[in-house]
Amino acid sequence: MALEHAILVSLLEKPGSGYELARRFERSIGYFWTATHQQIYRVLKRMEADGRLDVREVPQQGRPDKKEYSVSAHGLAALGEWLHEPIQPESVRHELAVKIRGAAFDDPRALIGEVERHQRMHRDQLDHYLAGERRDFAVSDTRTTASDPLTAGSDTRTTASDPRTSGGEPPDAGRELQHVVLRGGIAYERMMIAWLDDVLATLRRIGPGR
Amino acid sequence: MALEHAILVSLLEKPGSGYELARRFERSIGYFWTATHQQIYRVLKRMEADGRLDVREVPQQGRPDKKEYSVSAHGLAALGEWLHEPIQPESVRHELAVKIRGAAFDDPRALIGEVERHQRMHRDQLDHYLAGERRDFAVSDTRTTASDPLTAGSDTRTTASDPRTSGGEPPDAGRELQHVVLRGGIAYERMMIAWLDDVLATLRRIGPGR
DNA sequence: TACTGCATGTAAGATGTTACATGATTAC
DNA sequence: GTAATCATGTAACATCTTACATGCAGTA
Repeated sequence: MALEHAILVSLLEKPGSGYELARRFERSIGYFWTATHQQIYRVLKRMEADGRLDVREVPQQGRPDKKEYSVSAHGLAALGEWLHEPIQPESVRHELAVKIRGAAFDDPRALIGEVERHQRMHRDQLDHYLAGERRDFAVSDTRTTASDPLTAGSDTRTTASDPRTSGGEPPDAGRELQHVVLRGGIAYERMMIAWLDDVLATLRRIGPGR
Repeated sequence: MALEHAILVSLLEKPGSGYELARRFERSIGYFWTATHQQIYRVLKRMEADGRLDVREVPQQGRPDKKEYSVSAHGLAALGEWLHEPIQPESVRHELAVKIRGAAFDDPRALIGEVERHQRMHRDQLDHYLAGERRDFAVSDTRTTASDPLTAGSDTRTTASDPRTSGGEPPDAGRELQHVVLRGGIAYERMMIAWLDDVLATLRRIGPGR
């Protein structure tokens, strides 16, 4: 169960209420782990009962009171343990790939519109990631991040100076790690856009099917 | 519920028993949709009850009898309908990304071994895909398939002549589609290997954490 | 004799999805 | 007044995971 751990990471980055967490799972951490508010509330309750989280009732004016959750010492220890466990391979769910193979038994051309729609969504997501990268990590705009994923990791990037970092210290580890995860998202979207070009070319090349 | 549809596609490609399907879900179709034998048996039973599948009891000598499932006319129609529905965005589950962000609250260097292990798994998977591509699609071996994912889809590939195709007909749509899905797998593995290089460089660059 | 492969299942529990429910405030 | 945002939840259902269960045949 990694939802627990995703919540721990998010609350360590910044404490917050269930509602706030649900919003973060629509962006940021949600790019790599999805959860609905129902799941989040259920798990928060269990984690509090297990002593992994501390709660603080925050009265608010003009809006309902909220319960602000933060990670307890026990929760931090649990995260540390989890980090040292090997990850078992994730279950793959690539519905579009299944559909593409299924299209052989229908009209393959009927899929073209759907594939184009997906490509647009991936382009939008890529733009969103790139905007976030410019905003939060101040990289120069054109192709700073791995134009070719095969050469990603070369250290020609311009990292913003971290406001939380003082003096000659190395830049904050948390920011660096958030950035490398974001670069993964960017590489993924670029790969998908290119592959969907390939898919479209293939769908257009082959006939109208059986 | 796309497990049903993955099963329909697999049984259309070739009829088989629950056991055989479970084996296919460990390779081939399983690269894009995972399922255990328990799930498969449960869904096969439901699909048979719904009239989407036909069953044939096949007596065997030396091993238990099996139920060979094949797709009924109704099942084929159901697949066709599904193909015309838009896909809603899949829920993302990228545990390694969560761990990488979590590493900021522990010793980031402790993750290096795990990331290296993942990179080895992705390299193995890539080799496996490439071997399958050479075997089933007879592409020449070095970098035929999208050395740079951004240029994937260029039609410089050498496709094997399909034994099922006769005369001047275009190559079989099913094979073409299986190939483009495989190319997607290859592009994905290459992207991951490159990104994990980036992750490793980042983990090594930043300090031993808090 | 023990292990692996073939072949099919049940059962319990965890997790995920969808719908419903409440109630206050602020913006249009 | 209507909708959106903030904030928290329950209930029912679907699905997935893990463990357990059976039994025969072939191989080491």
